[in-house]
Amino acid sequence: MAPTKTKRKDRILDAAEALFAKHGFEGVSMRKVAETADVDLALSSYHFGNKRGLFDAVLLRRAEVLNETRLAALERCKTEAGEDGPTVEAIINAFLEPLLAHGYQEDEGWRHYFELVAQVNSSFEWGGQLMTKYFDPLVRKFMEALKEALPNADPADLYWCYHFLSGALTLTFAHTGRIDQLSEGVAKSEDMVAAYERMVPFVAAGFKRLCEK
Amino acid sequence: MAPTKTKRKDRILDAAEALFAKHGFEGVSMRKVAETADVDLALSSYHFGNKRGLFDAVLLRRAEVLNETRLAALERCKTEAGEDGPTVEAIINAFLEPLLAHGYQEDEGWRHYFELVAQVNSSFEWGGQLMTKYFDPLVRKFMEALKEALPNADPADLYWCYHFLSGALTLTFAHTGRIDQLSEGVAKSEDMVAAYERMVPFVAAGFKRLCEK
DNA sequence: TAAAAAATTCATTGATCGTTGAATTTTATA
DNA sequence: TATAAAATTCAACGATCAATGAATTTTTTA
Repeated sequence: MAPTKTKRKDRILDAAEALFAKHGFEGVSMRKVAETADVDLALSSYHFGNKRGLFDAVLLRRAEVLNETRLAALERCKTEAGEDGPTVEAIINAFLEPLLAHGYQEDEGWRHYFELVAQVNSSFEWGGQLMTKYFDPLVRKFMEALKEALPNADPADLYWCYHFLSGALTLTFAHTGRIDQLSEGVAKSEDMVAAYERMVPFVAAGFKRLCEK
Repeated sequence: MAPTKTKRKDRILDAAEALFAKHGFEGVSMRKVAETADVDLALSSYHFGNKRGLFDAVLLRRAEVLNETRLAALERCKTEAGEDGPTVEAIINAFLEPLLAHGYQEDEGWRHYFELVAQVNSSFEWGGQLMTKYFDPLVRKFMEALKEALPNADPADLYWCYHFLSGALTLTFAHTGRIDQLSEGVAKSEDMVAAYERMVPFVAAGFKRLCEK
């Protein structure tokens, strides 16, 4: 039997996910992936075609799950709201809470995935194309809900507000340890609950300031 | 004389800055830097020791200028304020406005530098250490001013708010084109004035929501 | 202008890179 | 169980990588 029980294809994805998250696409070699996954070098190319195919497969695997979870959260917050529809806070919460649900538990796979997405999102080379590909259909649904909650908003304002949200979210899940050093331990980058509880009101206040009235 | 009038050392820094911004540290070869700068391969190692030394030199060069400009903006907003000290908006503005002053003009060197910083800030490998090294002494001065403007704030709240600001700022200056695609042209990632005018009130509203009262 | 120092070039080292064709083993099919 | 298909391994290709010691040119110093 194989070195461990899990399937080799999944082990490759897990290893690549962790390595890409820490070192980026160019900073990881196919050899290092194979070694970490305890698998022959040629196997990654066999399953995913080439290095870029492996990268895409890593991003796609959890994007599908995350998009479903987020969509369910949006639908639920809509049904729970009254006839006036959900508040800005409720919509932002539906966007962020699924991340916490996945990232809070000790599943380090999700943690690596979020670190990778954070890096991709801020990357000139990948940011525009890949984030659009994997997340924009869902984000557009959230934008629609926000437009209804903020009926007088200028569309450009709404998009910029979402962009700021995306940036704040991204950096928070990058887990760079920056806030730990800056705050000398007062704020901990590992404490996703603390981040989540503050991000929702912070972002909601920003949306309202720019898009209300 | 050399291929162009500018000094070779500066040409190397300019080329490395542009390339690192687009492709990251691992995505750039010393050979590509030399070729772009129109310089012999060995010259970069001679001037900067090794690839990592070149990377640090690129980051340091403009960090020193930016820190001075930001510090001056902070001092100015303090003197312009009355005895109660500057408002949250004024402090945030002093933090952001210098970026616009540098990035707005057609100096593509600064644009590349900001793209690079954005990538570094969200990188697990570099984010914690490098951002701390180059920016924390200055950021601490801004945090002090914010503490005075929000005297009842819990320190942890303040640090998280700054973290969200840092993320929003970072993504905006990464110029990934994401917002252009999501908004179908309604918002343009190149329009730094539009971003700046919205980021100040957005962030200030977030700070107040969490740290006031 | 002569000597010293700095800057630049040249040529090469050994290591690592992604990819691939062919051979082998394991699994699924009939 | 025989056969086809999928999965995995092996060995190697050519390309590119960062770094460096030695030689040469340019600039500075005295």
